[in-house]
Amino acid sequence: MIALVDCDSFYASCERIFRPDLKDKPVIVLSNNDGCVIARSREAKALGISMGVPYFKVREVVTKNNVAVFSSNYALYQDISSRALETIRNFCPEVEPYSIDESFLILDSLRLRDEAAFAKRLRQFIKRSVGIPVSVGIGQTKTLAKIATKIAKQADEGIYNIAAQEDPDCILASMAVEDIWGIGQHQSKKLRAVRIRTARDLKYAEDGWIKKHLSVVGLRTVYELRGFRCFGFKEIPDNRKSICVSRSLGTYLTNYNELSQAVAFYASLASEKLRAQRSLANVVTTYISTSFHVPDCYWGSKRVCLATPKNDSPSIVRAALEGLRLAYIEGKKYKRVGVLLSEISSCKELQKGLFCDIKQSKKLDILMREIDKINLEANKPLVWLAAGGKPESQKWVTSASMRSPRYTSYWDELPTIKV
DNA sequence: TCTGGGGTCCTAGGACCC
DNA sequence: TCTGGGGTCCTAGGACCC
Repeated sequence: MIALVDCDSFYASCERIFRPDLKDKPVIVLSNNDGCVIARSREAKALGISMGVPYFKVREVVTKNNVAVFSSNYALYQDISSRALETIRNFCPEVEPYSIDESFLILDSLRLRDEAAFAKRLRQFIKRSVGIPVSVGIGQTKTLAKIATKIAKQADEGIYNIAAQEDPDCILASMAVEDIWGIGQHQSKKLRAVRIRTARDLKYAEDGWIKKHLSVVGLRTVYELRGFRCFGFKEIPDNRKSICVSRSLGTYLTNYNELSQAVAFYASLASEKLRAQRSLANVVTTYISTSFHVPDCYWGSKRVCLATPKNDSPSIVRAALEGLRLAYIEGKKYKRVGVLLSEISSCKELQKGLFCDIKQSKKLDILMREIDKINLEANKPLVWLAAGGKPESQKWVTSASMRSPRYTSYWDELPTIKV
């Protein structure tokens, strides 16, 4: 059996840990640049604030109902996520972290007599030790566990085992086809056109038709609904095959020099992520675009291949700036920039190029490692490339005016407690 | 005025080869 | 009028996820 542990309104719940006064109050968390709503507490959902809605569209509802608003605080959420995962691992040896707020557990080896009782204990323990509420869904496959979790979220006890039901088909019949994991807007439209409207309909759909219209991906979902495991299980996630750092800019940029600072800054962040997973990239792609929400949006991207795979900031930044030079068109008001690293390989697999200066590259390696160490220990960039500009001149940095303190990862942001 | 960010996998189609 | 067949590799784009 597979269980899915899913944190309830994760980001909002993280904010509540340190703000107990917000218990039972509406809370929302905004995306980067305070653009969209990306997390809502149950109370905020009840006010009709939908997922992904631009903040400015709900400002009135927010003010009227005294909704607590937070800019996103990823340092905090990541830390809470790690604590929750650690707790889960104490309960079950086979755990696959799926996203920042979800983990799959294989329960088979635990030989449980009562899976629901196990889920209940786990749920209570996470709430007590980490401070966040979770829901647990149980089923024979990941897809069924996902469905069970959706039902668990509605249930008071926050637990649901679809495999323990007398008539699971009856449950599937109550689940709309677009609510199934892996069936998005596009596919559900196709399915509805041929009267496949519920998870039950999909379970008994004809294999040939599904393969033809939804590809093997859709067919796997159908098999999972039938109880056959088609999606693998990974306890240790693979290294990323691509690494992307992209941002909406806090302000419009037309000036090439300012734009190049932003590109250099984000390219440098991307190379840091690359080094963190001990990898090298062969291709650097730079993206720039004007606002998506005005007519004649310009979107330019250029790929630059490196002579040999690299992960040091100077090389990555240099390539990203070369991409920018090729993608840049004068006179446009740019609102987004991004740097994508691809064709990623492990440091171990590096083949030295014919003209590669090994001594020089080793020196650079040590330098990068030291810089990363300093920045990691300080938990903020203390050392960075001049090409990224000085912090005080980075007017393009995204705004996060309502960010809560990073309680668990910055000593100087711990609240003062008067005794 | 203000509209997120970071991933994965699959397919179709073109280029190229023998 | 009829214009091979089968394979690989690469890329762009679509669809999906949280």
